[in-house]
Amino acid sequence: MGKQVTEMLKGTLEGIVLAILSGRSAYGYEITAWLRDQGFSDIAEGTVYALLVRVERRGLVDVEKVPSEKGPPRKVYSLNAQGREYLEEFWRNWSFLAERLEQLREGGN
Amino acid sequence: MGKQVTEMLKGTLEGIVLAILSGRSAYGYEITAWLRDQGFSDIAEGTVYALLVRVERRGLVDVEKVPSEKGPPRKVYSLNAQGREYLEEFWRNWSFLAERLEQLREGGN
DNA sequence: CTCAGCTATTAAGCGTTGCTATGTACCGGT
DNA sequence: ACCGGTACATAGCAACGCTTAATAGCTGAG
Repeated sequence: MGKQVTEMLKGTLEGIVLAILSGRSAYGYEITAWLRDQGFSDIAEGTVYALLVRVERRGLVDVEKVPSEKGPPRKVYSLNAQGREYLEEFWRNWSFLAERLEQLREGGN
Repeated sequence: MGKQVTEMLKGTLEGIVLAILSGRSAYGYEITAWLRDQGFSDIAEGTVYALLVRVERRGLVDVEKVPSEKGPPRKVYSLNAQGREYLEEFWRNWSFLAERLEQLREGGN
């Protein structure tokens, strides 16, 4: 996808995944597929799983193991209270960044 | 400034600096000061200088050493043709990311 | 004169992140 | 028996921003 995007995703991918989980519970494989659908064409599977492990370890999500009809059991993640707080902070920070960049884009040319 | 912002800056700070240089030439110390003015309250000096070294090594900027009235000589950077191309790519990628996030923010709640 | 403080740059070492690559495992269709 | 789709995990790598410290020139206060 290009190194630029890879670097930009650092920090924001986490927010993206948490934002997805704020709407509905989901499991890793599902999230990866959804991201690819949305145009993040080559998000690595491992990336999403590692990210989910991290947010779980930080207590931002709850996990439930659910058997699957077609494959190994799914780990279904859902955003908890702490995660929602963290997500709000993410949106605030994102807004800040997006505003600065918008200003730069307009004024810069 | 918070770890979230630190991580978000990875990849975007480079774009921010290049965007600044697309408007006018500038040197490291000046850029750092400007960023802090704009609300990036605790951007580390070392971060900006390291970034400038990187973009220079990639041939995105031209450098000119200019004596300063109050201190050691300044390294004044300006965006060259290749840098402008790279910056345009940055804006395309940024737009893509910003659009996805805006969608998530609206739909997610 | 000395020393603090502002200007200005450089560099080594660290933690976090996303990517690559690989491995495990369960299932249905051929 | 085998392959492909589903589903998760992890070790090693590269890039980035931060911390910290060093170097160096200039000015004004004491």
